[in-house]
Amino acid sequence: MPAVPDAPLFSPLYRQIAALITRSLQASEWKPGEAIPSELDLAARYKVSQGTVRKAIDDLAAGNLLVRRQGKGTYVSTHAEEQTQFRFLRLAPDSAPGAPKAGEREPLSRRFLDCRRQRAPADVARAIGLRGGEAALQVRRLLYFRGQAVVLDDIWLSAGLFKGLTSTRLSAYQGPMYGLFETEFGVRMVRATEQIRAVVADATAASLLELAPGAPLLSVERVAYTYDDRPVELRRGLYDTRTHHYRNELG
Amino acid sequence: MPAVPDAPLFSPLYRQIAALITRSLQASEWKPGEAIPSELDLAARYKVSQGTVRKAIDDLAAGNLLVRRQGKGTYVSTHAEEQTQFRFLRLAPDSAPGAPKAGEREPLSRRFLDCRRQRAPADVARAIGLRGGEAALQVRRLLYFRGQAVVLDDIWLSAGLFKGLTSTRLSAYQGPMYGLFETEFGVRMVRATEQIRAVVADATAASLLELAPGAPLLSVERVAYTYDDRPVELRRGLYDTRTHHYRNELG
DNA sequence: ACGCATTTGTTCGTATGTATT
DNA sequence: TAATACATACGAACAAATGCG
Repeated sequence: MPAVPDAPLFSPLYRQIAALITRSLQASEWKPGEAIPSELDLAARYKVSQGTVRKAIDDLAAGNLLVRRQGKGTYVSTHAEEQTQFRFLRLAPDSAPGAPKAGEREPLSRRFLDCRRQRAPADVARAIGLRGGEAALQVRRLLYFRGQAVVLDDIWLSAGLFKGLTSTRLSAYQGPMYGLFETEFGVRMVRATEQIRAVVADATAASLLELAPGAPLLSVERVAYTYDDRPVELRRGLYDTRTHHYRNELG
Repeated sequence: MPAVPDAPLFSPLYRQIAALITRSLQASEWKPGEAIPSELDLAARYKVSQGTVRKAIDDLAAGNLLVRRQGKGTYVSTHAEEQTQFRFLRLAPDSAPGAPKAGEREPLSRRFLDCRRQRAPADVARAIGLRGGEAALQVRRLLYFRGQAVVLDDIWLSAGLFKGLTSTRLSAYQGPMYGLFETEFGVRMVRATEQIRAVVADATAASLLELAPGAPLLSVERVAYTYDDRPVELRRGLYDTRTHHYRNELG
């Protein structure tokens, strides 16, 4: 009987190929938005059949690392472009008579409150794997839907990975924040987990989101991971859910 | 140029097979928890290759309609058994020193407050597709973790589909509610969507969940669908998130 | 304890269809 | 139209997991 019950002693070929492709992604051999080599090319490169490469790519596409486009090629997923926004943001406007039509997404704007080097509290440091005393960046920002502030984000990043990130630079970049991280810092967010709670607005949140202190808010605490499952961002969001809601699909 | 941009004019063979299998599931030819015929049997039945059946099953397994088990067979998904609970419930205890070990799930108990025939409000009727004036059932219940009430659910069902459902019957059934629906009423929940908001406790909720009126609560509004994407349940849950949180994974 | 049959999982190969440029 | 890329479909062989005799 093995000491570890569920330790795979080997892995099938297509998983090994998937791992090799992931390593190339991590090493930026192919950058977000670019096409990777064709299945036949990869099959030749790794000396396996096209079918095996196909299954490896299927896995990576299922994990949203790659996107297949028939007739064109297979592309590295990106947060930039991404139809001007969204991928991890699950907040949607409540359906209402005067609301946006089906399929369309509501325009979104942002305002950065500050971005400063800051000592990370112990829980934050633990969450994003900062080794003792390593510096952190704290970013605070507001998101607006139709001119109304709806989200207040408090974001923590490793200062080492995002050297030179400033409020100015954040404001200048058009498009989603994770797009900036990709193109400017080579850090790609691949997956995230969120913990959601109901809380009450403190004085700061109330004033920034223009609601009464003590009003209920959705607290969304996100840890975002990059390729090797390494946590690189902790984000604490407060969502005003009077006219919007967090949408989730259960399979 | 086609009038409808994304209308598939045909569907590949494996999708047609998947549709046929889904119809058999819907017709209860194979019941939840049971095994469906082997890939080779299905291939013979539909006069296609094993690979085509395999791809059809892959699709259905990805949608959680079926579960594959190597060496044994392919099984119809079920909410019964399901390691004594859970599948759609995303509430988890905050990790704490004295908390349950990794992998284990906290034991859960329930108490049904009532189950009565009730005229459904217009919005409820619309959500679960009740045709004008059709009768509805309203169920209210509490969920307890470690003896503490944490969830108050207000559930609406079509009375026609769940003829004979009573509080007694609900209490008598051990295991998840959707398991009862499956085995006793032949209604299988396949997927669901949830809208999450932060609200404040009214007097009723406060008293039942043992917290102060005005305390923040997570409002989770779920619409659950059966095979043909027909909505059959509307569930409004209020979650106390002082010691638990709603957990979500972003891909 | 062993081997065997069954079932899904992996891998290869080949041919053809569909989408894009 | 032609070339290229992914998508579908078939067939075959062997591996791994399971359960039974």
